[in-house]
This record gives sequence, C-alpha cells and structure tokens, in this order.
Amino acid sequence: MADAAFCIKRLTKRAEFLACAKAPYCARGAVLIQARRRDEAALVRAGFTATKRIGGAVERNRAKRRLREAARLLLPELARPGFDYVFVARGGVTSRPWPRLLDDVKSALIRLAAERDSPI
RNA sequence: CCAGACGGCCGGGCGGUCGCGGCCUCCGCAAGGGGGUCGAGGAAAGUCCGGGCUCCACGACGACAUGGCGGCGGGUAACGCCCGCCGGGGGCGACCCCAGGGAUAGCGCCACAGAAAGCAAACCUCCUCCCUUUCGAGGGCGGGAAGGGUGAAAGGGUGGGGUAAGAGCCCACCGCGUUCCUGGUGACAGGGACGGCAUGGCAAGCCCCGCCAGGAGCAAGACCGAAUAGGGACCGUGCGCCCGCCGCAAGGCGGGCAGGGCCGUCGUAGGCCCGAGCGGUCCGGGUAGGUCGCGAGAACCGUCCCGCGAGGGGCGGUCCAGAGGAAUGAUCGCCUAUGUCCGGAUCUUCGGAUCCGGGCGGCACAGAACCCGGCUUACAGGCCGUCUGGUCCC
RNA sequence: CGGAGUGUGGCUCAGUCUGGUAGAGCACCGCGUUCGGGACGCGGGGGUCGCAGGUUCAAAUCCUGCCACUCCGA
Repeated sequence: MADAAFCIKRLTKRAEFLACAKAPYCARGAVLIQARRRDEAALVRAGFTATKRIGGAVERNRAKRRLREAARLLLPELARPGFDYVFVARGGVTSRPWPRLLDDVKSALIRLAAERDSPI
C-alpha cells in the first residue's frame, strides 16, 4: 500500500524536466538517470523521456514503457523520499535483455543514493 | 511436379503472475480503494489528392489571372481514385506498361556530324549531249535524286514496270490525307471511292481548345471565465491659482506655481514622482485556465436482389478506442507455424525427397490525436483462389 | 497543421530557368625548385549529379513518386 503510493506521481510538465536537467546524473548501459532534491515534500516523483535519436514513435514509447516498468519494480526499495528522478532512454534500451536493463537501473540508483550521502 | 501471371486474406493462439487508459458502479469526509466493461492498423505512416465539418469573404451570372486535369463510357459526396472498353508498345502465353487533341493559330528548339535540319536543296555520285585529252581522265550546258556517306531524324515503304539515267512517271499491297457507307451510346473498328505524296520531330518548351477550382484550417470554431493592468456607470469624499491651444458651449489637452508623496526615522539640503483625484460597488470586453466540438456513420456484420465490373439497393442485427504529449507493457509455460544443424529409417532419375527424434534461432513494418474516400511508401513469414507455359503418368 | 528550400569529385559551391561539353577553388598524387620543408611553377587522377520510373534522338537539367536534411509561420 505504501509502496503503491510511492512512485505514483509522474513528471509531465516541461518545466519539471528542465528543473532536473542540471541535477546529478548517472549513466549505466542503456539508461541515464537524473536525481534532483525537492525539499518541500517527501514523496518520490519520476519522469521518463526518450528523444527522437532513439527511433520512431513505436521505439520511443516502447523505451519509455520498459523504463517505467523498471522504475515500478525498483524505485520502492532504492529511491530516496523527496527526490525527483528522470529516466532518459539511451541507445539500445529497447533491445537490451530485461535482466540487464534492471541491473542498469539498479546500479545507477544505488550510485546516485551513495553520491547523495557522501558529499557535503 | 517445375517455372510463372493475377486477385484476395492473415499478419500468432491459449493460460498464469504483476501492471496501464477511458467509462459505469459501490465504499470512503478526503486521499484512495473494490467490482464490471471496453481499449490501435493494413498501412494508424508519408501528408500527395478529394470530401465532410467550422469560421471568414461574397448580390446573381460572367470575364481575366493563377493552378490542376485530359482516349471513350460508367461508378462516386468528390477526386488526379476505381471499373469496363478503345488505341499504341512488350511478352510463346496468362498478362503487363503507356497515352487528351492541336506542329497549316502563332513563337521557339533540333547540339555534334553532315552538302543540306525544314526552306527545299545537291558533297560524292548517275545519265544524254558538247569540248579537251598524255586515252588514265578532265571540263561545260542540261536531266535526275536511284546509290554512297552523316545523323535520332534527309520530303512515304516494299516489289514490279518504265527510262539515256531516273522520279508516284505508271501499277499492286501497306502507310498517309479527303470523302462516303456500315456497326457501336462513344473512343473507334470494318469496307468503298478519290487524291498522288504535299503536310519531319519536340507541346511532361511557351501556347491554343475543353473541363474543374473563393480563402483558411479542430491551434477551425462555440461557451464559461481567475489574478493583474486598463475601460465604463453609480455612490461617498475631495477639488486652489496662472498661461497657451482646441471648441459656439459644456469641457478637453499641455505647461508652471501652490500643495502632497517617496528617497528607513528626525533636522537641514538635494533629487524623483503626483499635482485632481482617491475609495467603494457594479458592468462589459478579454488573457491564463476550463468545458464543448469529439465520434451512430459516405460505419461494421449477415443475407437477398440488380450490374460483366467498380458499385447500387432492400431486409435483419451490432455499438466498436478516444484522454493530458498521449493508455495495450513486463515475465513465464504450453500449443501452432517456420528456418537451420545433427542422428536414424525409407524411396531414389544419385540432384534430392519424405518420415521420426533431438539441439539452436525466432516473430515484419510499425502506435489513433477532428473524421472519412483514395494514392504512395514500409512489411519477417504464411494461407486461399483463378489462370498460363512446360514435363511426366493414366 | 500550413509553407519554402537544399542534395553535383574528399570539402565549399557553379552549371538546372533556356535539355546535347559536368566546371572552379581548396585538398590529393607526380615532377621541378631547395641542403631539407613550406610557398611557388608544370602536369595528372578522382564525380551512380540523393533514389526509382517516365517524356525525348538525347535528362544533372523537364514531369511524377519516394529518401534525407535545413529553415520559416500558426
């Protein structure tokens, strides 16, 4: 129940994506993830994007669907509250084997969480 | 069985687990949750044509400009689409491809080569006659365009007659033109007579002829409508003076002084602003935003009738995505289907074919954004039907 | 949604309107010059004209359909 509410919030507005553009990022395999701290609320939000470089509408939608599925599986245990995550599709995201894609997302999320702990 | 032509269709299925979007319904103060139901394509694509729909413009009709179309007859809401037929070309054939008419309405172009590229003419050459001659030939007045050569194209073609040599000069057939008859709705086809080659090609060069087109697009358009600024009406309160301009006037505009405000506060000095309004209530336009437009239709399924066909009509049934930058996914199993490899068996025209078992690989192009009809382009693999040419057997 | 333009040697561009020879600069190769290099001089190679059909005797050029890219307007 708590997990379900966890990543329900979706980023849709262009301004929200732009706000995350300068945030720390980590690229792993076929995915690049950005994480931006928001102080006002504790819930986690996520956005998904794929540029025309990925391919046509079919490729881009499929890329976003796979990233969405990966986020749905992994964010509840790996995300930190109060952060916005933006998942950017890179080349090969549609053809990458599913376990490998999960590994990419998982290691990137862990790395971003560690970066947030260590500095300052 | 092999090779091929044309047309149509499909483009995985079933079941778990976890998820997504719309609508309905129930629980809940709410956040949210439960249940039900529906949920991409043949091209949804490119945006190349044609319509619906909406707004704008516009008396009717016509003309001009611009753009498009072009055999004939149908289909259609319409089309540049489709069907049938005509003509030309290709193929042994099934079948495929192409095309409006006009070059005597006019303008323009036809490079190079060639004597000559549209005016007819004559480079080599052919022939009669005449002259010269070293007897090889050369020159001249004429006749002619058959042959050579150039070219994509040289003023009909083939054959025969004819002639000094030749020529539609004459004849036959073909082609071309004019005219008549017959068949056909028509494009056109068939036939007869006459003419006697005159009139080359390019109009997807300009153009002539006929026909069709008002413009923009759902970000069209309609309704509701916040904050801020500005407009108007009413109420309350306040309103000194001078100059200039406009105006019949009420009044309006500009400038100055008095006065007021601000520069943290007080005093002094200075600067800037206001200088006739200020406050309240209401009204209208309108931005952000929201709602509608927004899916029951040139719809789909079945069936009957008309038509060669495209298609049209009748009857019965069904409701079938619609939302925001946008929903169908992930994963597992089985089945189906197929490619390849290995092993075994059978047949063999020694190329291979069929069957069984196992391993590996494995679903193409691609995602509705107002909606339809077409066109074009992309597409792994597969199915069905009709037909053609071969080969073998009965 | 609507409109405009571009595609030609390795690069930047002419040539397309008005159809017949594809050209310029830089770059590349060879030779000369120099002790050597650069610069300079001479000579040379290199292009399916984005793709596919069509018109024409003949197409980079004309017509049609695709592909890729760029730029405007709402």
